[in-house]
Amino acid sequence: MPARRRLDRGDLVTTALALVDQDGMAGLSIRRVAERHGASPMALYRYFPDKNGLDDAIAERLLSEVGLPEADGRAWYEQLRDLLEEVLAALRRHPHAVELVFTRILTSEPGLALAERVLALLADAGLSVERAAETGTQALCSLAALVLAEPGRAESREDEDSEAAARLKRASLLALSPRRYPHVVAAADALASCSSEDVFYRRGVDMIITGIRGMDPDPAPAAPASTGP
Amino acid sequence: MPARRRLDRGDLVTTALALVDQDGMAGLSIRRVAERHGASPMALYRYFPDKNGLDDAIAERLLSEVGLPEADGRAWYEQLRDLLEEVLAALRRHPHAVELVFTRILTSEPGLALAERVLALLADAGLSVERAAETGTQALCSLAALVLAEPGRAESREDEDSEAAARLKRASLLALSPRRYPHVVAAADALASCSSEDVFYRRGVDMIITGIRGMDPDPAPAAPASTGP
DNA sequence: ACCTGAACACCGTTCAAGT
DNA sequence: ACCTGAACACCGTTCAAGT
Repeated sequence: MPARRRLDRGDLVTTALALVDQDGMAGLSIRRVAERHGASPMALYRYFPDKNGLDDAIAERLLSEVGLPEADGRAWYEQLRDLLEEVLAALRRHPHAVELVFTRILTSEPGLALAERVLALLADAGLSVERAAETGTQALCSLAALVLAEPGRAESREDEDSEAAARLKRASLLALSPRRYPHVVAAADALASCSSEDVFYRRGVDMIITGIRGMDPDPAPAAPASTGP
Repeated sequence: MPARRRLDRGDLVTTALALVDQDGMAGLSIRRVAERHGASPMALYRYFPDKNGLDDAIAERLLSEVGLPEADGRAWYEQLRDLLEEVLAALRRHPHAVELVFTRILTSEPGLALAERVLALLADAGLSVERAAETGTQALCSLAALVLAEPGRAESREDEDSEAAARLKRASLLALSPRRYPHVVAAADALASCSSEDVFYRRGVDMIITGIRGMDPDPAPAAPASTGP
C-alpha cells in the first residue's frame, strides 16, 4: 500500500477512505494517512490544501463509486428509484463517510453528474426548475439520512460487536416505564435494530419517491383561494 | 455567565450549546467551555463522563426545547405535521448541533417523549408496531436532514457572510459547462440558496407526511401475488 | 466533594530548510 | 518540484494532588 518515494494522490485518498471505513471519522487524520505511506504529515499538503480538502476528496471518491444508470424510456419515478438505489448502495459501502457527502454534492464532478440526472428526471416529472432543485436536494439528503439513521448502526467498525450494542440498546428501552413510554417499549426490538436492512432501505426509498409523486406540483405559495370548488 | 466558585451542570450545557451555535461543532471543546466558566478543563469531568457525554447533554438540551403539542382529536397526519414542525423549529434554532441529535433521540428523556408521540400517531395511522418504528425513525431523520441540506447554509456563524458564500456557490455553478450540466446551470440560483427558507421547510415536511400517507400500509414483503388487480 | 496542575499522546498547520 | 523537521497552538484525557 505505501508507495515508496513518490506519493500518489489517488492512493492517499484510498487510504483516507479506508481509514474512515475502519475507524470512523474520528480515526481520520492527515498524520495517520501520511504514516501509512511512510511520509511526513506535511507531504500531504502538496496534494490537498488542508484537512477540509482531504475531506472533499473523500466525498468525491465516494460519489465516484455511484454507478449512474443509463437514461431509458421508463417513467421518471422508476428511473429515479433506480438512481437513488445506486446512490444508496455507494453510501452503504461507506457509512462513516456519509456525513461528508451531505454538503459536497455540488462541489465535485461525480456529484454534479448525479445532480444533473436527478434534476433531469424531476423536470420530466413536470416540476419547475426551482421546484426540482428544492426537491432534488431534499431527496438526496433524505437518502443520506437513512444511512445515518439505520437502527443498530455501530459508531465504528472497531466497535465490532454491533450486535452487542443493539442488545444493550434494546435492554435500555425495555427498562423504561411502560406507563410513560408504552409505544417505545412495545417497539424496543424494532427501534434497537433493523430486522432487515434491505427492507428498511427499500421502504425508505419508497417513502421518498412516494413523497415526491404525491405532492402538489406547483401550488400558489400561500392563499388557497383562486382555483377551487 | 461564568458562575464563580461552584459549577452548575445546566450552565455548562448552556455555554456548550452557545459555543456550537457560534462557531460550529469545531468550536466546541471541553477546554473552551471550562475557560468560559473560569475553571480548569478537568473540572468538567465531574459533570460529564467525557467529551461524548457533553455531546449527549447538548443533544438532550436541544430536544428539550421542542414544544410537544397536546394530543387532540384531529387526524393523525395533521397532528404529526404540527409535531414535526415543532421539532423543525428547535433544530433550526441550532443548525450546527443537528448532527448530534441524529443518533441520540432514544437516549435522552425529551427524545423518548418525542418518539413516544410519533409512534402513537403512527399507530393511529394503522401502522404495525414494527412499521411505525421504522417509519418514525425515517421521518425524524429526514427532518434533521432538511436542516443539514438547506441550500445556502453557512458552516459557522463566524463565516458571517452566508450571502457571500451563496453568491460564490452560484457563480461556480454558472461557470459550469451548460452542455454537460444543463439542468444544474439552469437551477444555479435555487441550488445556491433558498428563495425562502420557510417554503423550503414547509415543502420538506409536506414531502415527509405525503410519503408516509401514500405508502402501502403493510404489504407482503416480497411477492405481489395474493390480492389481485 | 469538588477542583487544580502537570503531563501524555494526539491533532492541524506554519515556516524554514533540505534534495 | 517534492519532501522533511522542528515548532506552535490547540485537543481529550490520566494521574496525583490539593482544599
